[in-house]
Amino acid sequence: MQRQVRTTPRKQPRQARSRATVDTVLQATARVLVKHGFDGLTTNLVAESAGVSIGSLYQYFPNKAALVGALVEKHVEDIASLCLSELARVAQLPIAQAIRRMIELMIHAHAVRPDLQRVLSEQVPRVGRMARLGEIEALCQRSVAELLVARKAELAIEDPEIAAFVLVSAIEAITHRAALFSPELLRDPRLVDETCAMARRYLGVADG
Amino acid sequence: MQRQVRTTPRKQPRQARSRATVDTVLQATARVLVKHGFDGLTTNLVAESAGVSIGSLYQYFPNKAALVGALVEKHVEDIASLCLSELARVAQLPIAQAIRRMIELMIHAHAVRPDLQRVLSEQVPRVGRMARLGEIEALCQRSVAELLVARKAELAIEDPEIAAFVLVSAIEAITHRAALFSPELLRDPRLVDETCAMARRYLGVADG
Amino acid sequence: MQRQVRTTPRKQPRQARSRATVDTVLQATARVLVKHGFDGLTTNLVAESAGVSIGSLYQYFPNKAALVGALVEKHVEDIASLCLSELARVAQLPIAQAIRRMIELMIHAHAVRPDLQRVLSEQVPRVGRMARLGEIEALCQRSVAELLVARKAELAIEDPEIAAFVLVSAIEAITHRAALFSPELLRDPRLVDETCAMARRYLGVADG
Amino acid sequence: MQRQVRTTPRKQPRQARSRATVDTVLQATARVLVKHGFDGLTTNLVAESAGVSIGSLYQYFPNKAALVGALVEKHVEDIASLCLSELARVAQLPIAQAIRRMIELMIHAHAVRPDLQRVLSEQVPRVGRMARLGEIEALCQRSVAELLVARKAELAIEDPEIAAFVLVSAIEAITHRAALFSPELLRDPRLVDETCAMARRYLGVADG
DNA sequence: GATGAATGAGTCTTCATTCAT
DNA sequence: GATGAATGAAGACTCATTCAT
Repeated sequence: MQRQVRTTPRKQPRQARSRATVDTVLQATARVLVKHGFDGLTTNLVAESAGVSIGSLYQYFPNKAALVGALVEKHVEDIASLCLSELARVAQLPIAQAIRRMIELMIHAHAVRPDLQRVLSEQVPRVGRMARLGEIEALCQRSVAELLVARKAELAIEDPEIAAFVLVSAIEAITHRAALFSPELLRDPRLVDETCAMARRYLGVADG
Repeated sequence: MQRQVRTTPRKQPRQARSRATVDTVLQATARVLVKHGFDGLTTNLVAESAGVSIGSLYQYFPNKAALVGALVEKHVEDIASLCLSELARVAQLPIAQAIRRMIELMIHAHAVRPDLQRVLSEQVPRVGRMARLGEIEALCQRSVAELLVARKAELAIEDPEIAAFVLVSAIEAITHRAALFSPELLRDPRLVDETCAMARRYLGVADG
Repeated sequence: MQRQVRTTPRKQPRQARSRATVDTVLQATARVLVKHGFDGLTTNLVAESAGVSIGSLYQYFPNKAALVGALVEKHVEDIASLCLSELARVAQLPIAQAIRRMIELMIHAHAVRPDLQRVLSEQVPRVGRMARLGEIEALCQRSVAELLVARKAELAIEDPEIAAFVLVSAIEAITHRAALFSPELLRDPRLVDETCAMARRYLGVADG
Repeated sequence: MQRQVRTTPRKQPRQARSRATVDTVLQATARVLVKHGFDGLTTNLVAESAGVSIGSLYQYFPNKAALVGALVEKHVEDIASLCLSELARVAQLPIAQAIRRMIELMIHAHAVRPDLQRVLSEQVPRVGRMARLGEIEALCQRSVAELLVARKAELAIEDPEIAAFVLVSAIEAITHRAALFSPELLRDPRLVDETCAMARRYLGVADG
């Protein structure tokens, strides 16, 4: 596919100043990405937009892919850890409530900066972070599957593995497509309600 | 975002010879896209892979965007017309059967050339001609919504509009993610079964 | 300077039809030159504008330089022969009248299609016709010098050679620059009057 | 005619190093222009001839037109300021002397770098930045006209505007054509003498 | 560490010209 | 002779990346 090069950050910033620079650069990357798209993003533009010399940028990111990659990774991991921790937190709740909490989390998470969301999710494949993304999604799916297994007695499904796949896919897609095609839907309570209804009915859970 | 340029084909091939060239070039475009990804696609590479001079390529496609655009258009319209015609064909069937037919169609459609499918939907920027992808999706969703409205009496949903959004998103994501992360799932009958179950239960339709 | 290639027409058209094609093409060349400038002129554009296939164009002109060259040459030679014959015709007139006749000729000749005039005269050097142009101008200057020599007794000049140079240069520049910078001047009788005054006084000839 | 693009320099060189680069590049542009003509000038050739990478060239000149434009501008402004300042300086002199000073200036100015002079005035299309040539000429003509108006009492002309046009055109053409067709004439005192005679007699001024 | 000038491989694209039909 | 599809050398220009200061 693409000739792969190292896309991991070159070194960990030790000092506060360095960490600040990295942040500034990542924010500029996000800004440029939203404004100019992936193809319009140049390292020089990012550096300029960050108010940092191009040399400094390369001090922290070995190449363009690493730059965008770091942004993607951060974003994806933020959301994933959000999901995983919430998943742990709702494990003991009545299932209908657990479902609602998870779906609300997903949708609200995507309601923040939907423009960035969008450009990021569209460009992941191009910066070669699919593998990492797959791992993270697998992790989430795994956790959901475990939860389904644990509560199998209460559910009307046969194969928790595939059910988890279906659920995670559906919920993720609903949030993504909403962010992509009609961001205002993200704030419409009916979207949450309908998504919950879908999940509940699929799992054979009574309305909580 | 990006400054738009004409992306429509440059001239219609008149002679048989030139129609063949256009075809060859489009096939090469698909091949290169799959092999090198969108960012690795160069017009020279496509021309070479097509066994055609770069000049000939530009005789018919005014620029790179038009080249990929033509491929996208063809592909997207193939799938869309498949969906829309099947949608029309199943409109009178018992709902459970209609659902199964549509889901099977989607999944099987994605089982054909999943590699091209993937690179097209993931890497090609949604710009210019490629924005049609979104339009087409909207069209499909619209048709589904109409079908839901027409059969509302049989269904347990309140808002057909949002229900259509939920369904289309979910089904599309399930097929995409399957093609992406576990292609073998596409041939696993359980995937179809579970997806149908999800849709049926969500709509409150008895198993057909 | 420029790698020179043959710029003479490839063959003389034998049949009327061929001659017509050549004419059509030359007219199209003029049209394109005026509309798009020399840098915007392409052989394909000329062919299209002439309603002739590119292949046919190359039947008569071996390359682009020959194409524009033919136009330039024709134009220059038309004017030169106009001048030379008029020069012969006015040789016996009172000098003041002869001067006026020549100047009127030059100015009126340039009032026809000043746009073409302009683009042509600007592009001569770029199609490598300077040598030929020089010859032609030398011929005119030569004739003027002879006339000055023949009537030296009536004139207040010492060196007819240099006087011819001065006169020819001045008159030519006045017409060219008028065509170039203020074409409306070409129709202003004061321009003729003043130019005649200049020539007469320079030569020490009383107003006729 | 031609679609205009920005032809102003891209960025101001800050460090001494870059100012040197700009200079080197401009000198190379002149060299290439003289050696290969306008149509043979390529940005790569200029960069190579300057011993600078093509990237550096584009760091300072956004495109080919800007490159040549900068050279033209510099050259044209040099000559214009020369003319205008001399014009101011001779304004109070006896007219015959003023005329001689101006004509000598013109002729000597053209004797410096006649090769560059020539290629610039003959081959560089009068487009964009190059149109300034025309403006500058208009400016000179304007100044001459003012001078003629101021001293009208001493002169035998009726319309100073047109007289200025006639004079400027004639003098310019004499120098140009001399440089073009017989450079040795530029050093022949008779050329200056005859040109002065022409101007003096035309204006009705006694020999100074 | 920071800076930003310099680099040059790599792209897109044009257009004069050829030649099979 | 005419046609126009095909050719490909050539050229403008970009931008990730390096490195001297």
